[in-house]
Amino acid sequence: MKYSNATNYALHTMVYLIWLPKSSTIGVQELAEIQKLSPTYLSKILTKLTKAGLIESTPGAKGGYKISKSPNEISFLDVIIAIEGESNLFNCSIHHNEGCLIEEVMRQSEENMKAELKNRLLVDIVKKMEEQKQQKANSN
Amino acid sequence: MKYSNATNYALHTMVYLIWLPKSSTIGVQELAEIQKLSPTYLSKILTKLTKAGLIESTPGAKGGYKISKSPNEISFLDVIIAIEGESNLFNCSIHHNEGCLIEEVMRQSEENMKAELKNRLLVDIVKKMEEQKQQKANSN
DNA sequence: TAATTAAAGACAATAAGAGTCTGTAATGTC
DNA sequence: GACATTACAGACTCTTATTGTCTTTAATTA
Ligand code: SF4
Ligand code: SF4
Repeated sequence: MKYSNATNYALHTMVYLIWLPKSSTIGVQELAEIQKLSPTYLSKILTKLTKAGLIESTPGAKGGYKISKSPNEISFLDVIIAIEGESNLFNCSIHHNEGCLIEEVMRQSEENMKAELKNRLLVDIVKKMEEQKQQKANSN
Repeated sequence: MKYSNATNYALHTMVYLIWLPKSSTIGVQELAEIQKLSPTYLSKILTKLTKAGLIESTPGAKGGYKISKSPNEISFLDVIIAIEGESNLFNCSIHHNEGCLIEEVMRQSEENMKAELKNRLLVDIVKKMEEQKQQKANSN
């Protein structure tokens, strides 16, 4: 059981997009260069993020991607659900019992993870990165 | 990202083994019958549980499996790690940064899930199942 | 109109999971 | 000791999901 690589790429891309000046857009080829991966593959990931409403895309010349909603509303969980989907981690399709005790534990533990992911905003990562950069600059 | 079916089978098997009278052993063919799956496949899962030290196996006639340590020491997390391994859910092999902020969030959220899984004991599931059975019997 | 860019979908390659089969080693029974 | 029983190991196949590429289409700007 692992997160897909796509989730990793998506998180990095989202952090980068939030870090960008709000009005500017950026194309997939440039984003792919930064992360050193194929533009066509990244394109699929970006399409998922677009459909989830996390970013906006404009086709055509001078088009590209940018953050859609306010960065204060975008959590880690939003990105992960956009990529991984929202089905449960534990598969109970075998013989579903009402109020099964095993399922309850698995579901609860998953909720604990998701609660943390929902609390953490991507924009806080960007802010902290800026702070680190600032401190480094000051210490010179 | 999903738990493997093997984890589901392992949890059910462990609950059953804990529910059994402590001294008795049970063979893989019988366990497989209960869960309606192939004995050879279940055997692989049981071997993993054995190597993790959760159950004991004795080969030969009248052999089989039984719980090894005290049920009070067996958590959901123990079973899950025995099957899924203990590597992290989030894959940072791409370009590992020291003290990366993204990784920290992913790691922390995973810890939250595992903390819950570590707190929950399989034996409590068995106890609650017995209670439910008791209540049902009383209401008749 | 022409250039640019995202989106869609078909397709191939890879990896992981699920499951089967066969043979071997250990243990108890006679 | 011979035999039946059982766990264990490993090779093997099948299926599924992920990863990634390629081609075509649609929208937008200049
Ligand atoms: S955990 Fe419970 S609900 Fe899920 S497959 Fe097992 S018995 Fe059914
Ligand atoms: S999350 Fe951080 S450590 Fe992990 S791959 Fe990205 S930059 Fe590297």
